[in-house]
Amino acid sequence: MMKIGELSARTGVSIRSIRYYEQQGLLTPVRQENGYREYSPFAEEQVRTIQLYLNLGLSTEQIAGFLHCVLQNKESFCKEVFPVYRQKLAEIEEQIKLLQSIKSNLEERM
Amino acid sequence: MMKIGELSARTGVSIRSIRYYEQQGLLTPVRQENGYREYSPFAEEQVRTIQLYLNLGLSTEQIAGFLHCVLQNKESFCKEVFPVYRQKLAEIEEQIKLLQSIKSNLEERM
DNA sequence: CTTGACCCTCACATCAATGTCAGGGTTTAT
DNA sequence: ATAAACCCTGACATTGATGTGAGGGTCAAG
Repeated sequence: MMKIGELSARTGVSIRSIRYYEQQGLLTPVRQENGYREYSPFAEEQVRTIQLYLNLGLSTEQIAGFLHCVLQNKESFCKEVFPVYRQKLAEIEEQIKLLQSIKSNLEERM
Repeated sequence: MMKIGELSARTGVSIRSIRYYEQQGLLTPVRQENGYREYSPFAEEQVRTIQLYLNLGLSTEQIAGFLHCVLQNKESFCKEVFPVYRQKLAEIEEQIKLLQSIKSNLEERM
């Protein structure tokens, strides 16, 4: 069992962010008598997993929708994941298109 | 000479935005005795020009740096424009790269 | 003179994850 | 017992263009 400082040090994620993930329902540490958060060793992987999905551009809300499942199964077994991926892919493709059209526009002007 | 409502109607840009552009130094209407903003007919082109650059992803601050020049000359004569374009292009290319790497990552996971 | 359509300023809200204080309690080592 | 190093909550700030609302002045047509 570890306290928030250690979890932060182990994962490289700020204490502020770890508390925020909890507020968003992504982490649920137990509380000691003194009010301190207490994390199981497993929380380290959990935080890394959260970071992985944030780096894919997903929101904490989206992650909350399937985190529970992917922590227990392989991602490919969690059917909640794929609609999110599909939507994110569509957003990204649209964004790339927009950026490319702006890019062409800028290049013409140069 | 026209008031802000007419300028808004002619350009399709909200009154709120027109006031904001003024606050950012992009428009400088004269004031009537009653405090109303009064725009020359030329302001219409000016607002459209501002929109054009905003749609290229430039900030009002960047636009402020060269708007005066491009309103009086052809864009290609305003040397202040090109560093901004170059920087924006670099940002866009980096952004596209990032999105494409996320996209590949997502596609692998599907 | 009144009503409706304008105009004004000021200021808060948006979005989302994170930084950063303030003010205060706890624990650990000396 | 004290100091350093933790931990807690709550709250404001960031970013940038725009929406929205309050509270109030102006003007034109009836």
